[in-house]
Amino acid sequence: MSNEIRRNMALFPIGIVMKLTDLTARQIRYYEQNDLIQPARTEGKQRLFSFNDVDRLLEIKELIEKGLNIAGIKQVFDLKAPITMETEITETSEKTRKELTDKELHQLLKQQITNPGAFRHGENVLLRGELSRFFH
Amino acid sequence: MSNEIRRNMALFPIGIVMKLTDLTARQIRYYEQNDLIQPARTEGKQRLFSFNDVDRLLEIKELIEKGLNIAGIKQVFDLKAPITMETEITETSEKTRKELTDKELHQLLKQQITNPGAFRHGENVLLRGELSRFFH
DNA sequence: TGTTCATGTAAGGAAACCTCACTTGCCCTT
DNA sequence: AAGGGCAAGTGAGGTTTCCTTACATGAACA
Repeated sequence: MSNEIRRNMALFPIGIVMKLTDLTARQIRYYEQNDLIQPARTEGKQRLFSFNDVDRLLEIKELIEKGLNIAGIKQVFDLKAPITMETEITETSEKTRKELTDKELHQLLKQQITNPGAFRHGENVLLRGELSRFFH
Repeated sequence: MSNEIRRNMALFPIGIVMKLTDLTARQIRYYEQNDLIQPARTEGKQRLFSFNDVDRLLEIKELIEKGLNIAGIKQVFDLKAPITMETEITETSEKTRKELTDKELHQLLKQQITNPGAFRHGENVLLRGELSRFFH
């Protein structure tokens, strides 16, 4: 839940994603253009990628290496989606992602932090401490 | 171990860190200037922050809010360091961080990914799959 | 009142990113 | 052999984000 929020936080600029995935900027933009990913944007329209985006790009890369074309990859993702069970929920959270991430997520984080003590030691702390839990 | 690598990966530009911590760029740079953090840099000298850096900035913020000044915060960190046990190891890994992160970490990641199959299903996969494990 | 500390703010420049358009290499098909 | 489509490279021109440096401000305090 807040797990999903974390995975969907828009955090990385394209330069970092290039290094993490070893894809070129051209490729990443091309995949976006073909609807394989939908990274968030800053106000200035620069792309911001989440962990999920990076994960997906790595999947795309593998499939490309296996010789699939864009249409094939799209097909694979369409087939994989239902497997995660309860497609509706997945779709819902995808919507949540697109609407929440860009506008309110950082705000949410801010509130939790700038409201000192209010969430300390609680289940809802997204950063500080939770951050440690980002890594098992 | 590779856990520590992940926590120390230089990933975020200052803009993101501002949102995550609700600190101003001025503050973040000032804390760096006073040696409270040592973010990595891109070749073009732009700051890149790791999870550990963000975590530390949040600690700094808390202490600032409690009324500590820079010297006090420095003191707190000096006192906290030995508690993590085996200071030497901590120092070593700090060195590892500074030297590894900037130069070789992404390279390391690249290799593991561009060498398809070699690390699949192994313990050493840092991304794809491991990425999911970033979140417990 | 003057000093120090933490931060704000402004200027000028550089890095990183953006879109658009054209090109290239490869694989097909005719 | 020619033509077409796909995935990606490359270049131009512009915008956004970040950099350092320097000066300003407000609070605390000697």
